[in-house]
Amino acid sequence: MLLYIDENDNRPIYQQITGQIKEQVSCGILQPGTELPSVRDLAESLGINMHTVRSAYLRLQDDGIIKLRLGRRAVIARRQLRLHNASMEDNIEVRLKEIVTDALLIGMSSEELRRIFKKQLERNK
Amino acid sequence: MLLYIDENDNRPIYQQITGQIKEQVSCGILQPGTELPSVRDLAESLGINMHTVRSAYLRLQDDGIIKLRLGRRAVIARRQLRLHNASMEDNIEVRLKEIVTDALLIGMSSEELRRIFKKQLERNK
Amino acid sequence: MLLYIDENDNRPIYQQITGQIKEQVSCGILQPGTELPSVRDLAESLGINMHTVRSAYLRLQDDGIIKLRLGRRAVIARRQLRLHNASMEDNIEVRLKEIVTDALLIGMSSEELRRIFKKQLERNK
Amino acid sequence: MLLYIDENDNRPIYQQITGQIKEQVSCGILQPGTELPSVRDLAESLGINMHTVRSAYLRLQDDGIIKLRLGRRAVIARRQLRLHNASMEDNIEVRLKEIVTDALLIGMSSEELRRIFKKQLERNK
DNA sequence: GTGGTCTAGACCACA
DNA sequence: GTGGTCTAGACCACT
Repeated sequence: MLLYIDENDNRPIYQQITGQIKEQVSCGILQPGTELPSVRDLAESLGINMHTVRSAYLRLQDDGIIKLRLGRRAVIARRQLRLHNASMEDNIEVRLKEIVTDALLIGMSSEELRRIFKKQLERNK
Repeated sequence: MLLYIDENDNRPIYQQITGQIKEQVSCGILQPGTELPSVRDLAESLGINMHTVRSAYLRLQDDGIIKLRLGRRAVIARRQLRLHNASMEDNIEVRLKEIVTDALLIGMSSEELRRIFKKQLERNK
Repeated sequence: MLLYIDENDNRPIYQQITGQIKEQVSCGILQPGTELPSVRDLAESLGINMHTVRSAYLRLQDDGIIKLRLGRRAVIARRQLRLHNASMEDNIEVRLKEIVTDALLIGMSSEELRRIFKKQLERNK
Repeated sequence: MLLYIDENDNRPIYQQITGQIKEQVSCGILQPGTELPSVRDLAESLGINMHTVRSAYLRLQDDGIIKLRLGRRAVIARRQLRLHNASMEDNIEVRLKEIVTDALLIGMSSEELRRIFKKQLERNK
């Protein structure tokens, strides 16, 4: 289980954790049934508070990525292809729109942006 | 000047405003020199607090999108192709990575995601 | 906004809060758009910690009952008839099965149970 | 003796066990005097910890459902119609209220809910 | 030992 | 003022 906190990343710590775990689930590094470290262990190894890790785990549970059960370790949930509804799709589109605009405004070329997008897309599965 | 607040958009209000203005600048609807509404007017027409609009304008100024001068209306700045440095590029890549992961995890197909990306890319410039 | 903590209730405090708010939403006392008390105010008036109230609000947000937005009060969400899927229906059935069994095992008659059920059903809307 | 653990059931494991046994007692599948599997055997066949099974048995004993004796197998107790007091009735009502509210909030119709309730009621006794 | 709940207090970001 | 994040530490319930 390879996780890290990037001090230069502006996002909250819990979001860095959920992001990395989602990524590893998405590209198959973490398979359904795999146990995650306990909140205490992960907190200690990352040098952060237990509750911050728990906050990350809670959100992953809300997103259906992991299963939490009292007294047991958190485990990666079996992938259930949740049908994405219109509001989820809108959310993706809005975020994508903003990032494309930002990239172009700082002078990034369409080709460069396209390359980065393709790279991320191919990394997953 | 067409701006709106989307209550279903989870992003902070100031970010919805900066996002829409950046978008209109990026795709040419707002040209350099164009005056923006006064803080007071925009706040009133959107039904939000003046501080929120002020905050949005300040951020746009920080990003070099608009120019603010005491006693004058905000105006769209001359588009200056700022060379994007490595850290900016990293930021774009990190955000893009997260969106791609989220999209795939909710079951969106690569084709669908590619289509949305292309659509956003073509809308600009 | 009438809420209370029942010391004799075994359920966690946050669940008593979510339960009461859900109930008031369900029977129309709380209408969409209504503002909830701030986490600090509600915590103080209930004599509990801010974080406990926040925990309740977070779960209500997850269930789509309220909308949380940074810097703004929590508000009752506009009711969107979320289609209940099979797993939600299973959840209701499992809980109902358990309670029926418990009631009969403590010697409650079917008629009495039916009466209580009917009473609760009629209370809502 | 048919028992199973449902990974999708969010309730604690001990509660799934007590629930299923109570249910079988309630509808007559398990008659007074019937022996339950040993703690060790049941734990092994369900793939769970012995402590968990032990915990379930202890609770069933507390509820007067089974009798435990050192060195002997647990047996189903003689069904004694314990008079239910007001606090027990309150407990049933509170739980029923919460289920009804949750069901209506996820958009389940009164008819559907009534059907499920009736189904559970008829299954017992 | 593991997650779940609660308290307490600090500081930040947004309106 | 209002919600959001993080830390810290206590105690409980379950495995």
